[in-house]
Amino acid sequence: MYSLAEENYIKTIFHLQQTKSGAVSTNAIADSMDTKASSATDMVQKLADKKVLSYVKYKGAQLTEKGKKIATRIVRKHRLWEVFLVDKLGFHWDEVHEIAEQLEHIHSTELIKRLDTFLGSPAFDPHGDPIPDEHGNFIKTEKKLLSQLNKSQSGVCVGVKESSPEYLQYLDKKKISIGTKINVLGKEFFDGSMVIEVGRDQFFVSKKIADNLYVQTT
Amino acid sequence: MYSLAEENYIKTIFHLQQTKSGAVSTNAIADSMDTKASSATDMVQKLADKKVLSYVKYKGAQLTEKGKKIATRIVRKHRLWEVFLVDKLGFHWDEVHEIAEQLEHIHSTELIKRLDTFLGSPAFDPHGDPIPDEHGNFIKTEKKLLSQLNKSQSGVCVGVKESSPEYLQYLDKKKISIGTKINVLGKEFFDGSMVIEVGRDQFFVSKKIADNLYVQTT
DNA sequence: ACTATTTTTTAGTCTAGGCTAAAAAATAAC
DNA sequence: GTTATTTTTTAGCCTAGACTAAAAAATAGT
Repeated sequence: MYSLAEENYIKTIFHLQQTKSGAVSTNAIADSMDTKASSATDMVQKLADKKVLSYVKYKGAQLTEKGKKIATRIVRKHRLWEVFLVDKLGFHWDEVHEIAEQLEHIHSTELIKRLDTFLGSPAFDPHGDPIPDEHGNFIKTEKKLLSQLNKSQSGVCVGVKESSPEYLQYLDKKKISIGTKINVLGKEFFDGSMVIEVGRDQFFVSKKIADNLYVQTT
Repeated sequence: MYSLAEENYIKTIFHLQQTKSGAVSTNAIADSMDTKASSATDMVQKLADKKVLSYVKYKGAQLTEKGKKIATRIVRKHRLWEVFLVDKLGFHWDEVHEIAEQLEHIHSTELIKRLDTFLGSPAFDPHGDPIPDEHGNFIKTEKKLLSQLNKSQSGVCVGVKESSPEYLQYLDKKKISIGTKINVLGKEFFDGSMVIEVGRDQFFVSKKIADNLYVQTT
């Protein structure tokens, strides 16, 4: 059994490994956990003793298979609970992260098995992120900003970068929500603006709009 | 916000106050928490500083109104989660305590509000214990052993004392489960055996049977 | 009422996880 | 290839919460 602090470190390292490949530095860990590098070093050394990760001084840490298994179990719990909060309790998808952050540390394999069944074994969470199965396998998807797509590419909306009420209301008005398919019909290289297709509607979006919408390309 | 340890102390003191009235001793707290009296003393002093309870050296602790409010909120959460685990996830009522013990510490008033609605604002948990409302008010019920009832008294089954598979199977066979109404038709003072009525059936139960069944009298 | 026993508190220590400041290694700059 | 700078680690300290052993208060036995 791992402590709350240990689980949070493992999860953070896992997420950092997903984006930047190779070993992750203690500074990177500390930054993304809002703590100090010295604390991260201590914990990384402790987790290395427990064979959760491999650690080379001054080089960084890398989760072992054991560590990855622990991490995916936490991610699985986090995302299943998010589905519960949104689908069953009616939370909006941008309100659930903090609560899931707590729920992901509840220890009970039976609970997760039953929760998964209760929710219909969902493959994605409300933000469009894939939910690992009980063996830790999950569909690897690429999450980009809409602004990174080019003409005639398409993606499915999976989230927003900065969620102000104004922006969310704009999306609402344009009928864009999680799961909405978006086709890029044209892109202006001068200012990065685009013409996109949503359902049967076609319209213009500024770079600012496109810079704050995450899409998933399969 | 209170730490996990603080919440557990507050909850324990609350439960001890329910049974034995008056101040509760640090030893009683330590016993029921599987810790040492010195640890309990330390924590009680800390909680007294925070005005959660009043504490007189060598005399014991008593929750203040503030403390009681905190305690009932935790109890409310615990019992709502138990209803969730049994009603929605299909756990058996004697498997849920440990999990609820973890879930009761999740912090989010919105979550509890929504969970309550989702469950249909239940008044009792799967063990027959009353669930406090959002203001901390709850129906006070008396939970006794079946063997404590006398002739022509009646109660509703709310739990078992020691739950062996054999005993649970016996109850099953006799169609006794949580919520079943039991009338005591006769009681033999010599050996404590009884004749009881369950539904339309009337039958004999030994003292041993009656000693392990909790009933609630309203 | 005085001693013996039990209960409760205090004093001092330990571990987990943080932190700051200083030292050491790695990297960058000439 | 030295020196300067940045990154990372070490050393030492702090707090929460637990523990043990000793002291102090309360209770019981005569």
